[in-house]
Amino acid sequence: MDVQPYDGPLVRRASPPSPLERTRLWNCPLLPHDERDMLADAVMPARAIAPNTELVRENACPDSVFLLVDGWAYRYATTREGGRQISALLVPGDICNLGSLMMERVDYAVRSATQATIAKLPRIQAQKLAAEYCGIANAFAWLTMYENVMLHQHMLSIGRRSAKARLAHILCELRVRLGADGEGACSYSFPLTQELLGDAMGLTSVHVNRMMQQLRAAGLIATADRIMTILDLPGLQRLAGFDCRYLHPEDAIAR
Amino acid sequence: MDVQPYDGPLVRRASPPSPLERTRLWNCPLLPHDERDMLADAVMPARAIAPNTELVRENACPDSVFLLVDGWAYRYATTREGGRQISALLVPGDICNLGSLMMERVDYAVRSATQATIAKLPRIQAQKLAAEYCGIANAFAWLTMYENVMLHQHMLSIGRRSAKARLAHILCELRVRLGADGEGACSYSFPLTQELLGDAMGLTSVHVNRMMQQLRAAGLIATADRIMTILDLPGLQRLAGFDCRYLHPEDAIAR
DNA sequence: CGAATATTTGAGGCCTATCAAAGTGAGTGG
DNA sequence: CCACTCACTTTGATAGGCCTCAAATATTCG
Repeated sequence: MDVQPYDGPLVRRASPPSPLERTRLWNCPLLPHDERDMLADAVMPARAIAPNTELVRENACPDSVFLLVDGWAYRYATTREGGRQISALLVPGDICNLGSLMMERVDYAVRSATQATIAKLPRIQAQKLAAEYCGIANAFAWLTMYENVMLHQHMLSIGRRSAKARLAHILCELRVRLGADGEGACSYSFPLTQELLGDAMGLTSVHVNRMMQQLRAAGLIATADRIMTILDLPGLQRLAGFDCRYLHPEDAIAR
Repeated sequence: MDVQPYDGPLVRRASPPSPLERTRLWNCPLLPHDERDMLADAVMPARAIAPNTELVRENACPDSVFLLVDGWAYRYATTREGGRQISALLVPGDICNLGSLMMERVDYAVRSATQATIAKLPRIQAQKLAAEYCGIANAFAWLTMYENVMLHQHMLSIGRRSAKARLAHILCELRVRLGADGEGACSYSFPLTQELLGDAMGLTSVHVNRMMQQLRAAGLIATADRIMTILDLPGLQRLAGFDCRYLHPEDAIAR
């Protein structure tokens, strides 16, 4: 993930940059800059997290919202029989448990997939700010609606796409979310195990492995050293039925 | 659906009651009564809708949010190949397209399943109110988070539950959402076709039919005249792995 | 009553799961 | 630097859940 050079007006805080800047929230058009900065001030300093640590337990009542500054994580729920469904893969800039902002109990858990760095936004403070500043409250609503869009698409994949298309779709999505743009071949860091991928797509790891081999054999992707490279983006997108528009709600904010 | 007798303080509007009263929004603890009433005033009178009419087209830009006052509807998305995934079944009191409040384009469609009555909340007005009154903005955020919870659970079903458990789960959920409470046997109006059910659960209608027969054969449910009756609620819930807590975020609002 | 829609039944096959084991690679400690 | 372990990937064989296609039956509605 490259950080875009900052060429806007100078912000009032000098250093270090708030973890909030890495977040979609930072660019929410509904959030005036002064309110944004107040929110940024409420964010605690980021700290490092080991891989595979549980940030939020299922049915727990976390007193903070976690911002994923670096590394990968995922949100999941489990059935009583032990089946695990990952509802969202989280990459740098994502918010782990937005629901904790207003729900006492969240019905999902959050876990780091890699070493990660996390910043906390204490719930009480966020709520206070949202109660006083409409821009902040609207920004939270907007962020949650964005998450809903992602959940819709994810559900469409799980419910109605073949395993191969599902895999292709998630790879296309991650390319965009990680900012690995470019028309031709492109690659991005990809630290997920095939078991995690399977849990994200409602498949077994064995089947993920086989589908991945098919994508490789078709010359669509290549993997090496935890790097995913997309060799044939149009082909992969065609196979996936991928339409990137759902990932760009910023372009489409209703005013 | 029975309407609960109203025994709270008198509202200032005399008649008719606002469609908003049927909505979860009405009881949102974050929404002060005066702001709530302003929102209610912005709602247009309800009007009747024929079955199977498209309220929101996929990728469209509706200028209103639709409140489902009566009847059933559903939200869905389609793959390029024509597969349809219903992401949410909508019953009286639900909001059809909350995302339209802030997203110019929504990536799903909404369609009525039965004859329905719908009230419109013009987007512009809702946005103006949300920009001025924090309670309203927070209420929208809260509603969206509630939808988020529902989507998570639905995805868990589709991804990780067997067809039979999926069906059982959705029947348990609808019982609660329709207010068909009671410990023992209970029944509720159930106008959905098996094809719709299949699209909601990522199954074919044929398989829904077969699973439904198994539930009937096991003495768990009975159907007649578009009425669903649950004969053995504990048994159905056990089969489904159903835990109703996710449906009651009101009890668990973070303050 | 007739047409359209929805449910039910049957046969056959594919996609994905399951179970098990071998291969690979990274990290650890001697 | 080399065994050793652990986690992950890969491979194979088999089974089963769910789909597909097709047709018969039941139900709704004009």
